[in-house]
Amino acid sequence: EPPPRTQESGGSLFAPKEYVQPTLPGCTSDLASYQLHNPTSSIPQCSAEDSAHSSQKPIEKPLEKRELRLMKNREAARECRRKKKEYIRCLEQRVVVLENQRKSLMEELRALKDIHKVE
DNA sequence: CAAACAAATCGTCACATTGG
DNA sequence: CCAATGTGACGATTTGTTTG
Repeated sequence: EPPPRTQESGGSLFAPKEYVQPTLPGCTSDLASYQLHNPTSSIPQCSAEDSAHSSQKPIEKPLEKRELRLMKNREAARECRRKKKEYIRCLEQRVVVLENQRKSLMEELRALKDIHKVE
């Protein structure tokens, strides 16, 4: 029997609260905005049986319930990973933007210093 | 080429977080 | 509360890369 796994104690890996400044096009600091744009993307999945005999209700309990949970969790995990990837992509994009910003500010600073020198 | 290794992806579990 | 949902960790599987 495997030892019980413990959850990481800290807050969620993504969307740290502190310091989210420059808004990149298509990238928001808001985690919610990483949501899929079409919420209708929920795949009907294998609904072969529920239309076949929807007359039964309490009978489809123990196994069906578990399968449903597993299916939903599978989907949730996919979505979670997708969001995480997107979040990282945006962070990387932000790095590029900030790096460029830094370069041009350095450039500007250098120019201003030069002006001061000749005076 | 295939075998070996590394990286990416996936499903599941356990726990955390959220919404009713 | 607690049921539903989100997410980190883990192991298994798949996919890509290197090496003899």
